[in-house]
Amino acid sequence: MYDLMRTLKYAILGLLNQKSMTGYELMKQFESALCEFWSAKHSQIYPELKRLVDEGCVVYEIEISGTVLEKKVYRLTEKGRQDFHAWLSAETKLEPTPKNVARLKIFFCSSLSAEERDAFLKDQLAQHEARLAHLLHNQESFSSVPAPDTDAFGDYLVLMGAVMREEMNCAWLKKCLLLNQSEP
Amino acid sequence: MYDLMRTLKYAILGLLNQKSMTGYELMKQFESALCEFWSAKHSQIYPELKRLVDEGCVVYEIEISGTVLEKKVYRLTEKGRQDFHAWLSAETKLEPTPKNVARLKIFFCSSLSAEERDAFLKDQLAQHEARLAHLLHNQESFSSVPAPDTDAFGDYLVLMGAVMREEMNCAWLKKCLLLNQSEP
DNA sequence: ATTTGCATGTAATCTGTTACATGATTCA
DNA sequence: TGAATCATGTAACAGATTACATGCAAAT
Repeated sequence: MYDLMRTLKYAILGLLNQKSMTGYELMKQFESALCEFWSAKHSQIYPELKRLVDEGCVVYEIEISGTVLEKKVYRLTEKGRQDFHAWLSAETKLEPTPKNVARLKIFFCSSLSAEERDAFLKDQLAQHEARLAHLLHNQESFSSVPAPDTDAFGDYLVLMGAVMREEMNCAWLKKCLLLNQSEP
Repeated sequence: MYDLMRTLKYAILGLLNQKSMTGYELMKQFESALCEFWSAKHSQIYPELKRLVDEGCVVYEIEISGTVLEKKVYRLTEKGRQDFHAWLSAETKLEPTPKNVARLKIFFCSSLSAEERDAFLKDQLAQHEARLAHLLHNQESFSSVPAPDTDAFGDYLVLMGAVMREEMNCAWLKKCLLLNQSEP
């Protein structure tokens, strides 16, 4: 039988476990807090929320914004909380392949001229350095390490992970550039 | 209009640019040489090869293995070579999200007890250490850095990248463990 | 008034996995 | 002779993106 991951389900349940919110606010969370390790567009979120209602994992109440605009504020049910904790506690095997187009190009880079290779690697490095700078800027908002039993702890750990990932990417690309230049 | 990536197309063209081979051999390449940054099952490869024939990017000749078994040996056409080089030379923007279930769980880890968090992080660390050991073993097969104009150069760079990625993952998880233990 | 953001949805399409299906070859 | 590997395909389904579609609210 199929072994469905349903990761979007658990991402949504986890966010709603932190705080009840609308589909739109969930979308904003994916764009900000989760953007370094997960993503989801509203066109995927809204149907999933409908499904989670059918499954009894979430319920919603309608709130009126302004005079007529209806917002659906979703919150976890007990079943939703249980499903989330079961997922969080389950064994987590390493995933096979973090697909990466840039690395695929580097794998094939011997088909480029030395100059093209150099330009490509420098461009990649510049992009990763820009992202790193952005992440370091975000990190400044943490004056100290949050307590492990607060939502901010997870935030802090994944931001630290993202910073280290980009530092590694920059270091790797610099090594690639050196190896390319050592044989002219 | 749609901006199709067609990355599988270019991965296949790139491999066939190195050497003509069958769909089965392509599958083996995805499992070995490319496994740290791309993957494809045979059920995706065979239909894509058919499509590439229709597009005029590849042609095949039938070889007989044993007495009756027919193998289709694919090779690049001039159009295939051009398409591949155009892709390789095109601008490469950073991809938005390398999705990662383990990081998603760590983001939500404040919902676990300190002991559960510790066990989870240690398990992840062990898995990444095992993968790192495996990669370091592979790295031993390179006695020196290959020349940048040989296929082996790309091999070497991506293997180096995979090693650095796993070293980073291990270092990150160790930091997470320390931060979890510092507040009991 | 107009633009930006808030808010919710569906349709079409693309990408990828699992399962279904078949048969030959090679090695122990 | 039986198991592992070679070899090729299709069908069903899952996961995710782009495009289509609509309308209110808030700020400038």
